[in-house]
Amino acid sequence: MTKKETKRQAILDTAYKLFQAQGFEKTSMSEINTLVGGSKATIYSHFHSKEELFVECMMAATEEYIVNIITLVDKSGNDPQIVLTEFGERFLGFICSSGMVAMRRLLIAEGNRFGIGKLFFAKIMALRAHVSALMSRFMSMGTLRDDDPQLAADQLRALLEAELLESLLLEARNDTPDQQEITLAVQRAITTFLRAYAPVTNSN
Amino acid sequence: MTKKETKRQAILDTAYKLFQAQGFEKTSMSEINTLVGGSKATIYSHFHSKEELFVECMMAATEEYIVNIITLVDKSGNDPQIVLTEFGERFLGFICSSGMVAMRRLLIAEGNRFGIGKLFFAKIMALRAHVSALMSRFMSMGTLRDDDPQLAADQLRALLEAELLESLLLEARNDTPDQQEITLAVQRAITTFLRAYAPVTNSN
DNA sequence: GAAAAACTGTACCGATCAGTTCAAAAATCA
DNA sequence: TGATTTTTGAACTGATCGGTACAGTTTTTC
Repeated sequence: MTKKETKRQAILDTAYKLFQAQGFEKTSMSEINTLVGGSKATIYSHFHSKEELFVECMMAATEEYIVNIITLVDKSGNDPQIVLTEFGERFLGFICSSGMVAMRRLLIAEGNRFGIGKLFFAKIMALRAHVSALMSRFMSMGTLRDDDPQLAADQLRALLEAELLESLLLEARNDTPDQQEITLAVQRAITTFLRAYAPVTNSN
Repeated sequence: MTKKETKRQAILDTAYKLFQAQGFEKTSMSEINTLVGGSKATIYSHFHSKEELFVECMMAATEEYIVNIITLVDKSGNDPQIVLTEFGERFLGFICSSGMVAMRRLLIAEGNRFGIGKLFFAKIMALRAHVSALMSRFMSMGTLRDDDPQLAADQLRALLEAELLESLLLEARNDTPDQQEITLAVQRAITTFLRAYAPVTNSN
């Protein structure tokens, strides 16, 4: 990697950390410059404006977020209880991590800046397609009730987030949920989900 | 109402609209002053600082939000299907309205300013208690499965929000969902909820 | 109706910030 | 090595913003 690319990446990393911690307005280019070292002119030789730097930060972060979650959708296994619990724990642990919470807060706060929110939402839709496919497989196997797989994916996500996410987004708590808390929340979510999506027993 | 109180309220109303539309940083005191008329010194005679004005706006808005939703919890009726559908439609319609979406976005964006987020979350907990009480009643009547009523309340809310809220918060759509969209989303949410919380049939 | 309190308009202060300029120094490339 | 590109640091510009000062006017209060 050339020095130019290294520098560019260092600027992106530093800027992203600051944006995450303080938001767009409260982060100044001079502050970024101080932390990354070198000259402000150098930053402006890589990015034409503060907005452009911000957008590039968010694009990269969004991409990484989606890729990370998609790898969590492990389609092996036939028992929804096991597969979804496994997925749920990794998913909830990931989105409750302080970095990801900060990113979501940032996306909501600055969502209409350059259409960042729309972009992120489009990526979320791609992610939903993956979980939908998993649902679809369970449904055709008969291990889940035959229903709209996209709706099932949405509701699974909603149930997983039901207990923890809002308090984190509102900064109503300052610690990250520990593993036990996450495990319990996932259990309760999956239990409810499986009750709702249990295969219909043809008892007649 | 004295002129002083009228003025104070006019400042609060104007400021809240601007904060909602633009956030805290992008709204300037001079802009508020221009819209509300009069002198900037008058604003500062009512509120010592921009932060104090912001906090008072958010306190009032939070209070109104909670009061509004609590009135939606109509405890009459014995059929969960009917009562919860009725509640769900009014609840979802309310929180999907552009004003309420803007408020949530603002709360998430500026959540740690003066502890606004914590305050709002505390109010949300009070609201949850009301829905929990409703759940509790259904459970003791045997029209819902006997389970943790608080968890049921959380999961009902999550299911109601599952389809629409995220796209609105991210500004991935610019219109407010219409009545039909809300009705459908509520139907799907309540259907899933009732399947999960159906009373256990003692089939033996 | 007079004293007190509140309001108005405008100009101003100090600070911050995005972005620029420029000449010297360093890194890259041929 | 020599030419070229990039980086550096520091000072600077122009604009915005939160908040203040103040002198004159209006409104409230008793």
